[in-house]
Amino acid sequence: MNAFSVADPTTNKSLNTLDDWEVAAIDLFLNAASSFGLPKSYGQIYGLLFCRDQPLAMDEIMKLLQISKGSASQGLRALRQLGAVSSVFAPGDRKERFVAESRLRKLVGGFLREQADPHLEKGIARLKQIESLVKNLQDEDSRKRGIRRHEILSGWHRQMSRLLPWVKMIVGKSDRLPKKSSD
Amino acid sequence: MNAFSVADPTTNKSLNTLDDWEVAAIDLFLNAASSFGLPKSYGQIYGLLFCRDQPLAMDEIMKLLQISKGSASQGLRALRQLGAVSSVFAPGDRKERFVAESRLRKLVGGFLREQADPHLEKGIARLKQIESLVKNLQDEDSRKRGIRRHEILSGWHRQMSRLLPWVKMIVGKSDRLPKKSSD
DNA sequence: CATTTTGTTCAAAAAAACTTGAACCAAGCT
DNA sequence: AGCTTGGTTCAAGTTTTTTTGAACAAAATG
Repeated sequence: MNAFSVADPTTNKSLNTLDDWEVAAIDLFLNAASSFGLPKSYGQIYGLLFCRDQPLAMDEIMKLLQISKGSASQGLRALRQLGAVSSVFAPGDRKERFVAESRLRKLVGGFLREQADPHLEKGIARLKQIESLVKNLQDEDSRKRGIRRHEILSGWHRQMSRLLPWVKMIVGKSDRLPKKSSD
Repeated sequence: MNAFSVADPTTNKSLNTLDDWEVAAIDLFLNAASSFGLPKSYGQIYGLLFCRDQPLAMDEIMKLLQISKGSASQGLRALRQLGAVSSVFAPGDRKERFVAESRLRKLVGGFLREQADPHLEKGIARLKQIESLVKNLQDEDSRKRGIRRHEILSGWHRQMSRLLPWVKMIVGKSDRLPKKSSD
């Protein structure tokens, strides 16, 4: 139904094309994503949603960014998992539509929760493994050296753990400049 | 000269083989490197040097880690650039030998300087570009939206900039547990 | 100066990461 | 039930990144 919406001149054109500034912003997020170790398409999708006021459906995202169904689906899933997008259902419409989370605090929190915390967890296991291997060393000097290294690594681990809460704190301050009173 | 050192049984065997705990530690660094967006071989090289008290030359690193000349050379260059390893010259020996920096503060500092700071710099340029594109928009509502997004991004940029000094501060505290009085 | 040692460079090979699209599933409609 | 729509999955294809190793350069040796 409604086969004309694409060419209809009365339709908001921003539904079918990207403004230049949007292209630039999307590119910014594309680069940001890869420097955080996330696939570029995640950055593009997030960037597009970030630019828009209205929620977008998957097929609109695919068309605007020229990416495949698979990328869109996987990207949206991952972004939701990170808490970077959330979905809304327009009443009486079966399509799921997406909006970007634009509070830095939330974005950072999600990233730390999904990426940093698991690494720290794995780190604990690895440290234990190293510790037990070191304990079994026969040679006195080698064992001393191994113990020393294990101590250093444990210290690093502790420091990184202490750092993360501070990151959340500091980034939380004065998020999303006040204006047009909201949350 | 000295063609025997490799096979000499009186030589410290750790010059030719890796202990189990060292293998585990190297693997830890391999994983850490890739989660920081650095090639795995950089992590291996750093990890090996981190484990050792004595400086190692490039050919020893190649043999112990079974990596190519090219990887070793490039990895060592990059690690030196990051301030993660430094080189020493044994007097009367033409070989360059390498040691790992093991103060977390220095490692983090180097990483931020080489990786984070450049990104923030580029961010400024991108933000300016977006700002100028937004200014030229004709449609009132679109321009408002663009301006709003630019403000949000500027706020994020500012917050990230404020964060980095704190990271250096916090990580600097009580680095390299005291013991055996050093620095 | 020819040779050996040490280390760099870079094009090509290998490996890893990302994207695609067709097959598939589930839910709503007629 | 059969058809259509919205969405997921995953094997295969593409792109990007990393590694390799042979050719090269520089410096010491004899």
